[in-house]
Amino acid sequence: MTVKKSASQTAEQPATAETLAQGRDAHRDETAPLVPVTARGEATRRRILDAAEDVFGEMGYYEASISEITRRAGVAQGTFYIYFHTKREIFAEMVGDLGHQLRAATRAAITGAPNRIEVERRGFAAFFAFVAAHRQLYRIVQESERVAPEAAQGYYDAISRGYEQGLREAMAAGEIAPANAEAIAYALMGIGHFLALRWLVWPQGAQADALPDEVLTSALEFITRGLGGPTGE
Amino acid sequence: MTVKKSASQTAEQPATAETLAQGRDAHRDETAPLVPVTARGEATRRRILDAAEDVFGEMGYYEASISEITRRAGVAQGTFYIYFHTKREIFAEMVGDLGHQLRAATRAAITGAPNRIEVERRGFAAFFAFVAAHRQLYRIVQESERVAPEAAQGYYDAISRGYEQGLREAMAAGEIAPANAEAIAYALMGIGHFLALRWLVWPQGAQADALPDEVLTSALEFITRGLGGPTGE
DNA sequence: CAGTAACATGACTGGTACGTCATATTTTAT
DNA sequence: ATAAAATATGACGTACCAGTCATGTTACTG
Repeated sequence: MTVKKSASQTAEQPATAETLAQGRDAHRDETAPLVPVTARGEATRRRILDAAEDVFGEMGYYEASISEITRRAGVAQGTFYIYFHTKREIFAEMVGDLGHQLRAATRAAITGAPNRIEVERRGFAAFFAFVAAHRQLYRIVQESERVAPEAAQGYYDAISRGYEQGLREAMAAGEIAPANAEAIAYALMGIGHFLALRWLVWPQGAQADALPDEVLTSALEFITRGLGGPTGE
Repeated sequence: MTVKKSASQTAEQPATAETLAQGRDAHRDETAPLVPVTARGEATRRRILDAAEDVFGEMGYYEASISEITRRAGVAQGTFYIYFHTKREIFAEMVGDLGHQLRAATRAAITGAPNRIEVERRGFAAFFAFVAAHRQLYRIVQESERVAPEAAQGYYDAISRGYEQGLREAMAAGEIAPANAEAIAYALMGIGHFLALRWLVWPQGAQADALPDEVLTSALEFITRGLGGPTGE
């Protein structure tokens, strides 16, 4: 048969009115992910995912078509549905992957930072570098807000949680002023997001590979003051 | 004829290869806006715009259809194209309108504020109130980033410019620390955007009409410190 | 080497939607 | 009152696309 699916996929029955009625919502199962078993399958799935990143990044979710994705991947249309149930599913998976990569890159960048301010400095630098290197992909996260809200909120929540933990520890250690950690986490994410948008994503020409020094400096000074150094208050 | 268009709309010619070649990109003129002349026309255009706000807000740009818009507006499909060239055009116009309204509301809220910190406090409050009252519409701005980038950038740039001016004056007056005004403006916009997203837009239930006090307080303290009071530095 | 599971193909279906157009109605100008 | 402009109609043309399916091909297993 096909690749690993949910167990309840028995032999085919003729599509009577009854069997159609059983199909709850629409289409098919939409349950367990379609995982390849062979190395060949793995490779094909990978090629489709890579092609999808390009196509979604360039054209956006709705203007991208499965046929364009499979064309770039060098496979037939039907092959797509061996590895993904729907267009939306592959998109959500990409958002998850992206979040994973970004968090890994950030985590690697901040390990060993001597204090909270240095954590911010290195974390923001890593974030901006990541966005600059994946400019197209970053637009995918934005679009996911509409296309796959769960994926988008998962993305931001995962980042936020990591952030909050670090902030709470810094607060407990008296390194920064006490405050609602989630609020500060989202505020910092917002700063990063908008600076990246303005200076990395919007500029069309290839000229902007990084934030202008002045911008980065001003932002970091703002954040440093905002977090509040070790004050008596 | 139709409503006011560009001047170069003469009598119809048979569509020869030549005339088709003249049609540069695709479709029609796509130039001057389609402005109604009569009060009746004005009213119809308004009804279409209002319906479009609902439909785009609820379903998003791509899943919204012209037929759904005209249905809610109570007009025929063809009527739509009397007042708007394309689906994209009405969307962009809505983003422009929204920006206008938001800026007006904010401006009204901050007039008479005694100092820069109070400007921020009132400005953020007005912004959050606006988003809470137009939750659906706010998603339109987000989507415009992909659908009509010029409109999105116009929206943010207009806000930024107003922000920058106020910040520069406050810097000159020594009320806040000197810095790159545009960077600070976008940082503040990012903070507002993300807090609104997390506590006003995402919550499905009607429970959240405003930010939790603790969140708002933490954010404003962060901003206040970040801007830097009148320091000797 | 035969049998079977995994993988691959590409034509096809059903449905939807943007934008157009010939025609009809209402309003304004003379 | 009559002509012309402005506004309104709704069916239609054209196009595209997500997802399906019957039929092939590859590769592993015993």
